[in-house]
Amino acid sequence: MNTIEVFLESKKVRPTAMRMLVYKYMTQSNVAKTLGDIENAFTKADRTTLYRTLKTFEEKGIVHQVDDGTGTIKYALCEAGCNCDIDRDLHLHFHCSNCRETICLTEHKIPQINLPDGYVAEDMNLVVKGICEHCSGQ
Amino acid sequence: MNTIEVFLESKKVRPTAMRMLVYKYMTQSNVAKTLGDIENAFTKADRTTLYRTLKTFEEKGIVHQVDDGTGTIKYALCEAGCNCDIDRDLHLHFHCSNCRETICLTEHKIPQINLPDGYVAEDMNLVVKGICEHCSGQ
DNA sequence: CAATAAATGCACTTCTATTGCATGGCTACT
DNA sequence: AGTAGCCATGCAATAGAAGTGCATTTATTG
Repeated sequence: MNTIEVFLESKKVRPTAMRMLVYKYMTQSNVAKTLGDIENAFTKADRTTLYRTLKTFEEKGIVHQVDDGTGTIKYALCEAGCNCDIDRDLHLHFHCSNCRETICLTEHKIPQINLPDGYVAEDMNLVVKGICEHCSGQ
Repeated sequence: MNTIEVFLESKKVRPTAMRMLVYKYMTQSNVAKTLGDIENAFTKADRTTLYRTLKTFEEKGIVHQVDDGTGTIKYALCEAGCNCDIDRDLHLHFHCSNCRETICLTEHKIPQINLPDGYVAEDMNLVVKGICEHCSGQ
């Protein structure tokens, strides 16, 4: 039993070979991935399987969706202990317009927002676009 | 010369009949509209024309895109004097998960965000999801 | 081992965004 | 006014991603 297997089981996800590979792939960078990215990384696997794997991961709190405004949904690992809880877990995402990658800035929580009366917040998404550390240092 | 015509010309957009209608339509609510919404409002117009009208408006600073996470792009009028300037013009958007409408909260600017060294911000997008004033008051 | 449930793979559909090309109308210039 | 050329419009087709239905394989449980 390797650690990935143990982890997936702790999340109530049956640790199939494919799921372990996808999870491992996600851990290898903090860059959010599209379904297409993952598809390219695992050419032997079917798109639908990967699609449903990500949906399952999302339901079980293993990954969260990132909508960075490019029009295609990306996925990134949740932090340890994350419940995607408003006020606590929501971090911001940075989209680099040069390398087109989207990075989770998990240390940077979304600041408190005051809404007008009558509005109830349940979730929020903050994406900052610009030039990332790597691309600006050139 | 009506005011819409004058306005469009001031933005260097030739005021065609179609463009004036679309602009007028946009002024009638502060709810962001998808291309599909506009298409339904003007059944006689071609989808492509509306699409390109919005693109033109966007380029000329008349509307801005709103990405509320529903997967379809929406458009909303820029405020008067808006340059979509970071630090000044960026307001937040509220997406109601009940009525599924997205509202520009133009009075609510996005708070100052601190980024790690090396990151340069050029634009940002903040969407709060939840229940809007109208839907929560029921 | 049989029965059942879950995961996978394939094909297809849907929805939106986007582009190419032909046509029509307006503008500007002579 | 006549004409060339640009810009706007409309139609048709494509692209790209998300999502669904169904058959098949794999795994689990008794």
